[in-house]
Amino acid sequence: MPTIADVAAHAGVGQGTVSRVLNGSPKVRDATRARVLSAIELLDYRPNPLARGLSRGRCQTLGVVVPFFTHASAIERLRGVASGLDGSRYDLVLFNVESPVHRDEHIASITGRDRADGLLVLSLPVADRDLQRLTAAGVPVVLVDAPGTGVPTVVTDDRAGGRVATQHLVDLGHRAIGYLGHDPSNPFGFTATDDREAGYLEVLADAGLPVRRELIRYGPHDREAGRALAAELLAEPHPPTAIFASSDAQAMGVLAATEDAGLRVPRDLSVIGFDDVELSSYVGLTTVRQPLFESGRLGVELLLAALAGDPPPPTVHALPLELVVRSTTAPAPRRHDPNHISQPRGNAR
Amino acid sequence: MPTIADVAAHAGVGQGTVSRVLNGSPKVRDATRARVLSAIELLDYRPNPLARGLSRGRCQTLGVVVPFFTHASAIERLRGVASGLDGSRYDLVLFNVESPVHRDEHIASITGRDRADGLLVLSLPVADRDLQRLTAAGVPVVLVDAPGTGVPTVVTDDRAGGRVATQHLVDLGHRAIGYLGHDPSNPFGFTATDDREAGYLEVLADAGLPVRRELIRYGPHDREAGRALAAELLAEPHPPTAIFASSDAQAMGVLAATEDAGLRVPRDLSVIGFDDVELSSYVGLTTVRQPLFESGRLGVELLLAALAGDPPPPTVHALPLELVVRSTTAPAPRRHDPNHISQPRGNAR
DNA sequence: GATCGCCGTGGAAGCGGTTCCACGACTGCG
DNA sequence: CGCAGTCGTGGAACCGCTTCCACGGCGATC
Repeated sequence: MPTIADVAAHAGVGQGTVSRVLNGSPKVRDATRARVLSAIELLDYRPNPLARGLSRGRCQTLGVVVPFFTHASAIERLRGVASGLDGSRYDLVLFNVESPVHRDEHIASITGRDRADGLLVLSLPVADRDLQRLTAAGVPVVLVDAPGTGVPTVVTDDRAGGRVATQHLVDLGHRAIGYLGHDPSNPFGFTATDDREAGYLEVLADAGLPVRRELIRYGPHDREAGRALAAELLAEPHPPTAIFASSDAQAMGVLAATEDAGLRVPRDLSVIGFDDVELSSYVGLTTVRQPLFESGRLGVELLLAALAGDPPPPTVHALPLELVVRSTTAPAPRRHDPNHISQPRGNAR
Repeated sequence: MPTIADVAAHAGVGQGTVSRVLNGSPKVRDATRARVLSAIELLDYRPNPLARGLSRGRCQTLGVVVPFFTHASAIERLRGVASGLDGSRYDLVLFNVESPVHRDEHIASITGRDRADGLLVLSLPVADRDLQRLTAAGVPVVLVDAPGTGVPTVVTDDRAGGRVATQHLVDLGHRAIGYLGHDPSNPFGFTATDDREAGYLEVLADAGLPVRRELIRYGPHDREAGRALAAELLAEPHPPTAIFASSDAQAMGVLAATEDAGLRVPRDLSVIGFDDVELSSYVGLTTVRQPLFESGRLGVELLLAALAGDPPPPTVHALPLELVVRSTTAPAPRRHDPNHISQPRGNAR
């Protein structure tokens, strides 16, 4: 591997000059610059990023902390991140989080510009102490889909989203509406779906509907959990006529459970999800769309701006939500007897 | 940020000793080691990875080159990669490839251990010249789902897979079988689906069926392309009764096109895909499963073995394929008149 | 009891860049 | 025509770590 000294020798200049050429300094005579460039060409020289990083005190790398492949939604966000990074000079290093320990380890491992020049955290809350430490160390942080103070944040109004979803069901005449979310005390500290639940509760209250605690269930955001929880709801003595699942992944499970129980969607049960992942359009799921791709992209843009010495204020950027009505929601079945719906469920367990 | 010199001063030792403690050298007296460790603790010292990398000539990072989010299958492989990397000391840097230029740029940018200690390339062929250059520079390379000489490779027998899929359709009595793949001259140089096509052609020949060129179409591996190509096939004067799509993504498009044409799957058209991405199980797509997750994981394991100084021979690891029959394939419709099937297609364009 | 290792350690020389400082040559001004 | 200022440049210090080399002290050996 040729070094800067080799280039300097070949070009007959000092290594300081080669470095200036490399970094586009204007204080190099054109003739000199040409000699250096041709020596670089001749030797097929490339600067060593490690040495450069050590010397400049930064590493041209962006860290992305992401609960990796547990949620399809994370992938969509990552796509946005990758697209926002395209054309920039930064490398992307991925910190995969599959447990709370992971999250803390990764965040603790960043102590300065030697590991990552900036940090983008997806869907995971970061302790204020860590945020302050990183900021003090000159590492800008941007949070996407998670709360945090003092740093730019990209969020959606999950409470409003919860309202929109629930209101849609209420408007269709449903009065027994189940809710599926994750446990508010989950160890990761996800908070988004808590807000969705709050929106759900508000709409129930506004509509004068009772809150039936037995219709609210918690579990992880995956299909199997959704399936199991929905099966429980459907086995209730007075089952819901509609279910709001706070993620599309859980909603997919609701669909499966409905089929298991010999019921038809949307005839016997309306289902609405949250996220609008790619799959949802294939399946025809009614859902609340949140701009996942755009959130990742905006997050990166904010981070790049901070790195470009144009520090964005710690604004909370709220991205819009949109109700996407497809084919899993329909008007509530008419009935005189509140137990009516339980009749066709012959093969439900 | 404290440096190794600070630690040395606090512990009253030389920095060489601190370094030895850091790297677990046995030639440090226990008492000394304890003093150093407590100084490290006290100062909350962490070694600077850049400096360490520069000094040792490697950077504790693995590069993964991946046609990022164009294929859902790439994601599945990446999950395997992430899981295989879990617990290792290596960081994962992602090189996103959305164009052939990208691919070449990224591969060219790796010139030694200063950028990545090893390289994992997914689904993209790498020129022998680059492979040799990287090997010479001490950067081990592992290829997954792509051909290459002189390096460990993880593949599936795509030709056999093409045979299995086609044979399944033949066994069901289909005699007019369409094929969807990508253009063999695609600029990325993907080759996997060419082999699937070869398998398709072999089975046709074995079964004594004619190769009808008009039933073979090429396009990118996404849903929209599959939809458009399938629409063309269905508009043929003698349309196929079954279609083998060489990726699940295209198969999804075939399903959509069938619906567009007012036809029913599998009654009017049997559809089989390839990959078995997560989505396929939801949709009930019959397909040929290839172990995507496992391929990524095995690739990383081979790379880590190479890095651990245990260089694996340049073996080709072939992973098994499996026919997964779901609900999009059925026996071919009986008919005396070969144009029979075209009758119900009133609203096809 | 002197010599020979060996062990544990300190110090310095890299690793390959960036950046600051000093310096010579040239320009422009009085 | 002399002097200050600018421009372009070379060289050295430095970034923070690893590793090699040299050296002092100790126990084993004869």
